[in-house]
Amino acid sequence: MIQADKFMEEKGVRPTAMRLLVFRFLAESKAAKTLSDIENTFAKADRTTLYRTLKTFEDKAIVHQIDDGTGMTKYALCEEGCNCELEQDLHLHFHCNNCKETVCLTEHKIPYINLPDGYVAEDANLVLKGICDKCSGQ
Amino acid sequence: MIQADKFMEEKGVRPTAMRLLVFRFLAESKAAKTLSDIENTFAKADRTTLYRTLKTFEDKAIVHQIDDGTGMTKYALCEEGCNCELEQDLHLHFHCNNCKETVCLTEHKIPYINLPDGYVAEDANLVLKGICDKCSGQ
DNA sequence: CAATAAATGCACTTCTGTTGCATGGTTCCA
DNA sequence: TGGAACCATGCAACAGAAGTGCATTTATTG
Repeated sequence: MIQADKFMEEKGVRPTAMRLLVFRFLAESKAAKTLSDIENTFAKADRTTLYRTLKTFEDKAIVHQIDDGTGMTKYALCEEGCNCELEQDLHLHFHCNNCKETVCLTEHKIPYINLPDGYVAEDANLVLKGICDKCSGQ
Repeated sequence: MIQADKFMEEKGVRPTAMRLLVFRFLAESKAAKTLSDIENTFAKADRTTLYRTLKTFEDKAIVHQIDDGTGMTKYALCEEGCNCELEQDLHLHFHCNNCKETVCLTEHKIPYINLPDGYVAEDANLVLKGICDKCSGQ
């Protein structure tokens, strides 16, 4: 486990108490979390603060947003060397219909798609839905 | 162009004036439309009616929903023989970052993805983002 | 220590999606 | 044909998430 406060300073984010809590919470949870998830975990914290904390993290490439189709934006820590903005780093996400959790499948990149003439792809989002390893009992 | 009212009756939907308008609007527009789009097009119509019209269409497999990551649900007519609920019919969607329109690439199916052990895919959503054929000037 | 900048907390707004309920129009059968 | 039952429509209101403005507290720096 890396030193959270040092890591954040390297990324150009002041490691306040609240930010460290949010960072550690995301680091310990394998699945992506919504703003509400975090809000419920730290009941004393204000939603706006958490909202802006996540936004700051996103700007500094500490977390990335995930749109898994549930209608709620989720956040997950960027893996080491994750370049969310680069097309070659577009990993896919898996949403479990059973436990409702969404995880990054960092090793699984989105395959190249052959588009019709005139279409230029710059970005992609692929969400697979089904049963995750925990819920399939394997 | 098919007979809209006959088509709707075959699908088990009463072809009211409003429904025909919405159907024709979707049929004439190549891109997927949001509820707000339709609301603005038919200013006299009530939002709830349009909402339920789209829901009815969806239930009867006349339209399918698209989540292109813009945060607003979009709707597009199902192609002939489109079985939105079946995995083998999962076509992908393209969202243009320039004109902001989203289109179905019906011919382009989502490729098979090799998942880690224990993961079982039941559904998938793939949205490519970039520049569409109209905007790339080709 | 003072001045400045950043982070936090509260209130409020906006937007999309959604539901309840009353009303108006169709269909269908006695 | 009359009316009961059903369906579609319209109005109002609500819920949840996202986002903004502003005042206050906390941290940083000269």
